Amino acid sequence: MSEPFAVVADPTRRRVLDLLRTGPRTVTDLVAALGVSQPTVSKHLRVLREAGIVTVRADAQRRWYAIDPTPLAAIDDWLAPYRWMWADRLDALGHHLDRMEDGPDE
Amino acid sequence: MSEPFAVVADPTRRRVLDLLRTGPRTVTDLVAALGVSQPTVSKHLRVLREAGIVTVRADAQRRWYAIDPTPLAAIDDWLAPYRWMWADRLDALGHHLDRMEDGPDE
DNA sequence: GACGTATATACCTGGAGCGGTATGTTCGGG
DNA sequence: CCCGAACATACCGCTCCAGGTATATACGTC
Repeated sequence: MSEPFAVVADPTRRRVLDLLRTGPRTVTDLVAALGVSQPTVSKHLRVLREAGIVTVRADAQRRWYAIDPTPLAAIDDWLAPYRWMWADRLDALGHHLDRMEDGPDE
Repeated sequence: MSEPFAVVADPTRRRVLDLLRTGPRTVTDLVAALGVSQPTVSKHLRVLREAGIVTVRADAQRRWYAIDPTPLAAIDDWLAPYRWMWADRLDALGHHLDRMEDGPDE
């Protein structure tokens, strides 16, 4: 289970997760949606699976992949201390806009 | 300004940002804190700078690096749709614990 | 049991990136 | 004006990784 950061750093894997957000999908389905080769998709799914971000359910030959967002919380946790920083910036912007509304060209 | 995801994927760069969170620092300071070579730190700072995540202020030979967390919002934005997913899981856990408290062995 | 479907794995290749050493550049101090 | 401190850049070597093609494996169907 490698670093969630490195796993999500890849754009294709983010696209996979975005697709899975609407519900479980098979590999063939993902291949069609992504426009890359089937082995490439399988390897990305392997990485996601070993990171614990997706789970598999076997159904005959088909494998239904689904999201388990739990490991993504690690990213969120790391991001947390920074969130209030740009929140403050947005607050400052908001106050600035408030002042603008009070009198843009005073 | 490359992808914030790829920039933050590197552990050393995350350590740099964590160090800068307490306030601006010079390159030499970061080198001592990180335990890697000075050129390596300079290159990481370059990546962070080109991504817009840090800013520099020149002071004679010294360069004071500071955080600009704005680009990190992109990561937060991507993460947003997933956040409620594990929040739901936590809610479910909470409700489960509530039921446990009501009567664990009812 | 032969065949097609669905998926995984093995192997290869090109490119990107991190780390280091060596060197340039800028600036202040004596 | 020379020297050292602070930082950036050039270059190199190594590893990792994403993508592909070829192939193995499992399963349902007929």
